[in-house]
Amino acid sequence: MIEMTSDSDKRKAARCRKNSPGAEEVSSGGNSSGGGSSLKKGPWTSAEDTILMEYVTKHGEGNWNAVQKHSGLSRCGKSCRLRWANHLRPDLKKGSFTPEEENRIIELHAKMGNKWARMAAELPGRTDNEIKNYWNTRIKRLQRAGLPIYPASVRMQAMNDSQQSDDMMSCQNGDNIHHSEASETNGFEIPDVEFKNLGINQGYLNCSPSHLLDIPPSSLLHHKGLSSSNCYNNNNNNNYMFSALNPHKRLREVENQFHVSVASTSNNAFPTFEQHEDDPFVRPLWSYDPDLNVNNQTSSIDVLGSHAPIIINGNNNSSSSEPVSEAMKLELPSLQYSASQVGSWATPSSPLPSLESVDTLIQSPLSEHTQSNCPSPRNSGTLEEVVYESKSKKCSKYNTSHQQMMMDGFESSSHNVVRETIRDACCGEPISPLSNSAASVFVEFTPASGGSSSDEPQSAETIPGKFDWVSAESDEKKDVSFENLRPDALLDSLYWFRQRIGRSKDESITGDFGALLGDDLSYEHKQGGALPIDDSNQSFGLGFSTWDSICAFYPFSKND
DNA sequence: AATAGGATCAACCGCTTGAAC
DNA sequence: TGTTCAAGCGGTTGATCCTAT
Repeated sequence: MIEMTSDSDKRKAARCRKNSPGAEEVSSGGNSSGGGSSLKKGPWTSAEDTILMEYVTKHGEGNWNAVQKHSGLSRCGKSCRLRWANHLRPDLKKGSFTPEEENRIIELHAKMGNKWARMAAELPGRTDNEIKNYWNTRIKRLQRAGLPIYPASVRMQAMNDSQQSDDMMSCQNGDNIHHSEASETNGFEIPDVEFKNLGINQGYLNCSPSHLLDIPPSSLLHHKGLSSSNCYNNNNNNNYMFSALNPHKRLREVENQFHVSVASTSNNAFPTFEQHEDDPFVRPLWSYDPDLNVNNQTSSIDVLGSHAPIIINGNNNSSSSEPVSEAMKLELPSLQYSASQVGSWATPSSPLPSLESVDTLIQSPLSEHTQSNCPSPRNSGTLEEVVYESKSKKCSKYNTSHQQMMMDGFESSSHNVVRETIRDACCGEPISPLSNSAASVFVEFTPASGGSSSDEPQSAETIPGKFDWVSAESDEKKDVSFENLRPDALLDSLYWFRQRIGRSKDESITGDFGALLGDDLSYEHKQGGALPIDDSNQSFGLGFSTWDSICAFYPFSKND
């Protein structure tokens, strides 16, 4: 018989009793599923459980559709299988998850995403349904609390794993590479991808496919000049790594960035390769669809070659992206933004979305445009995809704003180089620990030292490492709302920023906060807006609540 | 004590995969 | 090679429980 070892079982039993006027009523007419026969639906009764258990004990698992016939159960085979697998199997562990199991689930989810069955295989006695339910509730809880889905240790581990994967992948060459195998080896769920028809690219990239594969899409596009001379002759080392990111999304990213590159083409926009050298998350993973419309590709090629300032289709489906989207038949992530949302961010008047709004956006349906212009991972929910999605958001925002910039005829070459550099550092950024916030903060900024155009406002300070807050897209500064950043995100962003500028983690953070926040504030102050910096309270313009939250998250004092 | 809202969990649905034919 | 079917999987739903007010 079934041993009621957990509260949930007891509850379930009670529920079953409640729902079943007669415990022996195995086939009630009330709920019936299709197929013409009256198959019972709803909660299982203990009598049904008994029948099923006896049947399975006698005949073994499998052939579930025969259960109904031979046992008299009015349940479809599917239902029987599920009942057995989730509740009646003798090897099932009852009760709630132990802390060890919980940790394991988090770890596995970081690697596998929503592969509940695979996760269940790693957790003896646990079912996919159990794990799925646990995870979903946990996610909800964390989202409500505004906490990261994955603990820092898992994030770091994932990064390390991914780095190792990159190193491994970067050693590969060849024309047709199946990333899936390699990626599977590190436990990341990457769908099969075949790099076919890479030859198509060779013509205009003037790079071998293997080269192509070693090129981060972001760089490729950014420097499209892609004039052969730029095609990684210079520093064309093997620092570029393969991405463990879903190749589908990479294709989209490439596609997307082709557009960007078109818009941002500048004759002297040199690649800033070093930006990627240590970026574990800037790894190209080129997926090429064999059915891709060559003509469309060619048109992209032409565009690239001509440096023609093609404005990427913003609201319509661009011809170059459409075929890709169709051919790939991609699963689109839920976490993308509508064109209007993206567009609105590009406007100086629009502050960056708060995390709360991001949460909201995550729930938002995709616009067609966004789908076609964004790299699109499967929505499997792996840690990397979480990271990726945040990147794609940044890129989307950048792309849109960049398009706007083109339309505005704003194309200062030197500024462009800087902008490209910054974008590389941000858009193709390795995950700042919480990349979504880190780059959302930094992607907007152009180093003052790089700007030479007289019509560009210069920061009072041009010290390397200090950034003014001139947006790349316009001469206006962004209204970056730090108040809307989670404290941990903000701090992660800061550390990321410090790392980018070569600042040791042990050095004082206050100056960097000043760089990050002070200039912004001083700017706003100039605009008659925000508060001046107040070093005395070490808040740097942050709301006290925000700062206090940071301190709660991180074990250093405000006076650090 | 009543109740509203959130949490939990079991079960279902639709889709995909793979084997058999 | 195409079709059919069983099994598996992941997402979603709905019933119940729990808890705060």
